Amino acid sequence: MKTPIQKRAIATRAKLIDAANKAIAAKGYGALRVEDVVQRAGVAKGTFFAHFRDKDALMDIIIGNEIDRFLDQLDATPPPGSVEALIDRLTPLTQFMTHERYVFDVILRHSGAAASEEVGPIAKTFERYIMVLAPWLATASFRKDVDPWLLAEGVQALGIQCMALHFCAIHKEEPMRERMNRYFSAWLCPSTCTKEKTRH
Amino acid sequence: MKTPIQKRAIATRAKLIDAANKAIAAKGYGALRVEDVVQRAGVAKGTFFAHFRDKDALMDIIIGNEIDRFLDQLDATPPPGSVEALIDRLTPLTQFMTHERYVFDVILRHSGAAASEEVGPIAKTFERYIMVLAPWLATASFRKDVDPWLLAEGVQALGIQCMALHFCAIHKEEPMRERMNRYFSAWLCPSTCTKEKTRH
DNA sequence: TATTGAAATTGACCATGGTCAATATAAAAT
DNA sequence: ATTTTATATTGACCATGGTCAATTTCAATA
Repeated sequence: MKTPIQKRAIATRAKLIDAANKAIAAKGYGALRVEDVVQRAGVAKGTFFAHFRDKDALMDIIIGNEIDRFLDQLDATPPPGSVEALIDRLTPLTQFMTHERYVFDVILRHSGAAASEEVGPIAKTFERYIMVLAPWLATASFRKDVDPWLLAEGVQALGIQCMALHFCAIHKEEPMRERMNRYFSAWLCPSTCTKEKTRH
Repeated sequence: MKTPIQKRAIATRAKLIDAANKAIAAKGYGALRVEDVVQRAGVAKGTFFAHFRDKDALMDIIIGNEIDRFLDQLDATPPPGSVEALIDRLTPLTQFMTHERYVFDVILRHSGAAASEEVGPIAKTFERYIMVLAPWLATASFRKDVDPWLLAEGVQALGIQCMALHFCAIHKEEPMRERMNRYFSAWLCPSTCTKEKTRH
């Protein structure tokens, strides 16, 4: 249901989301089963799919919510004065996004766009992320030759790459923090970074 | 079977991959069904999973193969002298990666790493991609203040972001080519890019 | 060539996401 | 109150990926 009209539908939807959150708290995101959710909520399976297009749509909502909470934190924070400080600010969100492989996959799948044409919750948080970062990056210590929006988009893209490599057997040895530092420094402060062999 | 010893096992594996390729040719990647593959190959379903951990592992192999073909092309090409030329070189691969949403998702899922600890075919092509691009980016027209390897990794990350946005309802209006140009120019030629408002 | 142990294959079976015609409930109209 | 219409819910059913004990085939060896 896109627009629940009756009160009971709203209540059912809330029950389902609540049940899902509890199931996740108990067993993690990847282990979530629709069957478990509907049982906890005390409704039939069909009801679930009357409220959410599919399981992924529920994950989109729940994870999107979670990311929004992190963005609320960031929003209430003064701009970082350095790449290091920027990484510090982003760390909680980064850790959430990588704390479970399944979560990272869901986020990636929804980051660009929802499966359909409409923009889902996670995609919206990616927009919001840009809007939070852009003003930060308009700050003195970062490069001024390109639009802060573009800078923010770059931080997003490079950050995701860092997280992806974090799951990778080949690249696991380098701590994510260092990798982010390399990437972000090169992206945000091109003039000040010195040439150094970074591997091999 | 990681290491098929008997000849028939090798033949069976080949039959399966061949059948899968035919099924894909007929209906596309996203519509591939294991049932269809084993029927075409004339084997039981269990045999499929004796040869591949899961359906995703098969897709990893087949899509990895395809990407490798594009990399072969790139390998036989002289370094691009400009961002525009770079984008031109990458276009066929970019188009393949985005020609089906499902394909892009599979690639993303395997790009960082295989689900397990071992490095899968697609992950290997991402390594190879870096090795092809790095020498290109060591060329005169691109920035020299950072390691070409890092430059290549950045092109990869930013390129993927462009593709992800290509699927996104919000960003669809801007052609991928232009977006890549913005990203790559800022990344590869920081000194020469002029500040310009790029949106809003 | 008969025996035997490992490799390969089989297919019935399971787990889980998702569908839909039928039914029940709420709210509006008479 | 009764009827009517739209909304919400139900649960049997389906589609598809994946498992595994049993069976067959291969090839090495006596």
